[in-house]
Amino acid sequence: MAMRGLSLRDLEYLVAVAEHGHFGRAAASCGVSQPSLSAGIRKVEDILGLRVFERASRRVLLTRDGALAIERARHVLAAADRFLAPVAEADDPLSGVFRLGAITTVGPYLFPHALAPLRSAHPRLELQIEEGLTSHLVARLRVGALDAVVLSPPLAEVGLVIEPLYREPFRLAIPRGWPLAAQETVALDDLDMSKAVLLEEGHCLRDQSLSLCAATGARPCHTAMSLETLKAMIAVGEGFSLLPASAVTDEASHGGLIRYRALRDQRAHRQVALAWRASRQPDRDVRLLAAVLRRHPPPGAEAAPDFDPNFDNRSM
Amino acid sequence: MAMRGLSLRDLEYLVAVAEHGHFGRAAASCGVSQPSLSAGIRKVEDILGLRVFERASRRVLLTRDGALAIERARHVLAAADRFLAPVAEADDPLSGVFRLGAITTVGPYLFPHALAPLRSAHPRLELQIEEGLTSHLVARLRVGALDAVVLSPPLAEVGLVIEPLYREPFRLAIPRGWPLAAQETVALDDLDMSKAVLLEEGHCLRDQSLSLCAATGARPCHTAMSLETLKAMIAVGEGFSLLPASAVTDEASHGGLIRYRALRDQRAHRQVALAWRASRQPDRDVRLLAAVLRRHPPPGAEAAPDFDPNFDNRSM
DNA sequence: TAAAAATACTCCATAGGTATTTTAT
DNA sequence: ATAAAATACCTATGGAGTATTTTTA
Repeated sequence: MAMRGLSLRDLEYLVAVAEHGHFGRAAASCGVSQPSLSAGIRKVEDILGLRVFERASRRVLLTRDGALAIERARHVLAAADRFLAPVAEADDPLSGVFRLGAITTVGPYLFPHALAPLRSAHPRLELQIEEGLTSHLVARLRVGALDAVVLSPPLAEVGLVIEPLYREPFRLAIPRGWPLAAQETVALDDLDMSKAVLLEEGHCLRDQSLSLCAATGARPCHTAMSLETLKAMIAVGEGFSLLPASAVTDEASHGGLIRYRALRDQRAHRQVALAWRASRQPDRDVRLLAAVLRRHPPPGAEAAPDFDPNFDNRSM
Repeated sequence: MAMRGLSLRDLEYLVAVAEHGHFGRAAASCGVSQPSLSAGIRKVEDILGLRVFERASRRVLLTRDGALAIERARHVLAAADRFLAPVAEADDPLSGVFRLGAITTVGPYLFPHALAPLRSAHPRLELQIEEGLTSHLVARLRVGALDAVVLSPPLAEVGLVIEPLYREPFRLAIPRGWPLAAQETVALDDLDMSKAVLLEEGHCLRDQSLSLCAATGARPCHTAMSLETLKAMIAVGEGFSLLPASAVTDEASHGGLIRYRALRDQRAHRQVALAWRASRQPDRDVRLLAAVLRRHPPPGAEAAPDFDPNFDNRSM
């Protein structure tokens, strides 16, 4: 409905007169002059199309309609007070629902370790976790369906803040009995990518593996939908792959058919970072979340150097 | 609380942006330009001291605090809508509580007859009746404790509207067996006021009786607190009195000890009228009440001539 | 005469407009 | 290049002031 110039101040005038039964004293209580208050009352009466006060001799009375109007005006003012009341829970900005995305090659390995510390650091936080491909998660982030996303750079997106969480080396996962499995450590150049099993198109881990081994022009033919499927394929000898350290399991698992080997090349690692919209202001909550995650990297990963919360890496 | 210049318009802007997710379309829906709306949003955010909207790329998102603010803003606007909603019950202005005063010499004789017609004419009317002396009732009327008073002129009060209801003749009530009781009609001049029983000081009926019989200088010695007490005193032969026709009962009552006689003098009557504050605006309800009462005078009384509802006899 | 609200007027703060710039896609 | 919000700047409404009048007890 059109508010027809009705102002909250006018309603304050109204209830003030009702309370004091006197225009002059009501004006004083509102800190305005009597004529100003009278004008406000007149305005409201004109808007309502009825007389709220009966100006009796030396006293102000409420009309029947006026009593109802005053009651309703009080409700409006009470609602306005609640509107203006400071938002509580300022003590912990990281409370309530927080929608966090994570790429599928991170989520299952990060959260089992990070959830407990998160819960103890921010007991009132209610995490809603969504897994998916980077492109999907970033799209959801942009439209506001997610508050932040755990992903792995590089990320060619503007308008996002990206804060490093941790760095984890890749390990070679290779079927037991393959020649390379005999070595303590392996060089990337020794890998024949035509024997590799990779994740499907769209997983950044696939791209990272491919770029690390770009030297060999050969292309792999086997793909898997998830890291766990991929490990199962390695176990049955379909090929080898590069796994992030957090995804490495005990060699006894998978029937002891997989061997994990360190890679000699320093480039053989990935960065894991938290991304959110640069337009998110204030972003103390996301930064608090990032801080907790950075302090609790999954096993095998190294925490990223501590981060200056005042630094805005919008340019990334 | 000080409303710090917060306007209902601003809140409309706020929820419009929340609903449209777009400043431009929100502005259009509010019928203002986009910069004007932006300024309003900015103002509210400054007042609240927090960011309500996240201006993301090509879309507007709600911040966490903003979601709460929007919810509260909706409450304020809903309350404001209710405030601006026309007062219902406009069909019958004479509904709800109406505080009606009546002098003690009228109330008990008028209302038994008038209540039923009043109820059928205005079913939703809730009459609160208060009886007392004219002076007391008028004082209550002036301070707003009563909405109207049924009384008997003359009334030397300014600022009151007085509308005639009916006119009722006085009757002589005299103990059976007294000489005057033998006459069909009686002349005022034949009354010896030293033999009269009157109401106590303050009852207008007492004054009216005295002024009608002022010719005789003698003063009565017996007084009664109510007309019914007075009749009982007449029945036991304490004296005679003038009674308004509506207070006359069947001669068989009071053990048949009272005789009622008409008075020859044309002045021997009283006017009954309804009075209310001239400042009462609108006064359709009181005038409606007066109309019903005028159409249903108590037995023995004659309705006052019909009244022009547009006539304001403020000067009375 | 005193008290209280209404009226008359003046002023300026600001809500609103248009034109333009900035920013991100 | 386009879309969208922010900024700059101008205008005019109306909210608030002071001074005065009207009304009534």
